[in-house]
Amino acid sequence: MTTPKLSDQFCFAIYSTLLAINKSYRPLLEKLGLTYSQYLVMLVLWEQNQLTVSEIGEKLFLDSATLTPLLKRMENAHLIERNRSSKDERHVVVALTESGSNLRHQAARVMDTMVCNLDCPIDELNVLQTRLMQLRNNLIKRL
Amino acid sequence: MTTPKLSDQFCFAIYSTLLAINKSYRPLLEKLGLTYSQYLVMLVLWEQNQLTVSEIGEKLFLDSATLTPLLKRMENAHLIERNRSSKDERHVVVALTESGSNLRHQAARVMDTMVCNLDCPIDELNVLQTRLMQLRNNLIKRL
DNA sequence: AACTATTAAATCGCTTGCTATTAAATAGTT
DNA sequence: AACTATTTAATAGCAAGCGATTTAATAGTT
Repeated sequence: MTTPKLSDQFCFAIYSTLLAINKSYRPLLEKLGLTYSQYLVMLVLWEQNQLTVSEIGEKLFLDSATLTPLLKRMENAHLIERNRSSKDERHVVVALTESGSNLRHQAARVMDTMVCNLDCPIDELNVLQTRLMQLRNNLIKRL
Repeated sequence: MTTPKLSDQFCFAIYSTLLAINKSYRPLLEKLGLTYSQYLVMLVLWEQNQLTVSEIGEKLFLDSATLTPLLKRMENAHLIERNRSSKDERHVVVALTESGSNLRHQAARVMDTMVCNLDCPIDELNVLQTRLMQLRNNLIKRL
């Protein structure tokens, strides 16, 4: 009866693309012992070591309910350390371990492979990325 | 040391946009007693009733490990019925119930709200959608 | 007919992500 | 100083999503 509305098709395009992205990343990251979410945390920490849980959450749009168990798994895997801040004991500071820091070199190959798998000119990816971030911010504004 | 690569930023843009989409859909769909994934199943069934689990899976890029428990929850909520096909007992045919079918009218309002929340010209959404589907297909091709 | 291969769905064990709530520490106020 | 409000993590309980495996039905082969 009703024609499927564009928003649904658009949102589904994002949904299904992310499923494919995850499937594409999985075998690459498995070799590093990382999931995609954990990889995102590593990217953040490689850029700036020593961040609190909520600072990581702001960058990744996740909250402690998601991050705490995820970070504990990463701690168990000796990728990071978690320590209460002495200045403010409410904060937990997350820091890379030696091996977590070293993993950075192997990660470069993952990025290259993904660029290859996406098979899309960099310029276009740039444009898409900008548009997506705009949409993301629009949605967040209205929450 | 290494500069953060574009592909990661691009994939993260998709990832974080989907998080926002889910957060935006949640309160709207809650009123209909649906999650976003369940809503996608409903969209598929509203378009064509009576599909097997694997047919739904092909359309949504999901497999039975994800769909079976999801469909069971929808069955418990009396949105759908699941029945083994008599022609081939390996197939489970999923069909809308009366109330599942009727939910379609309320869903129209959800779509309108999402279009509003995205706050983006239709043309641009169209372009984005096409590009995303291309990328998705590229990734799937290389799996 | 019997045996093997394939197919469809379900199941197991795991990680992610969410809402709602709780616990503990700090900030702000009277 | 005592009391309240706010902030930060952590926790509980739930729904997805996935890889790997299992079960049952059908197809194909000898």
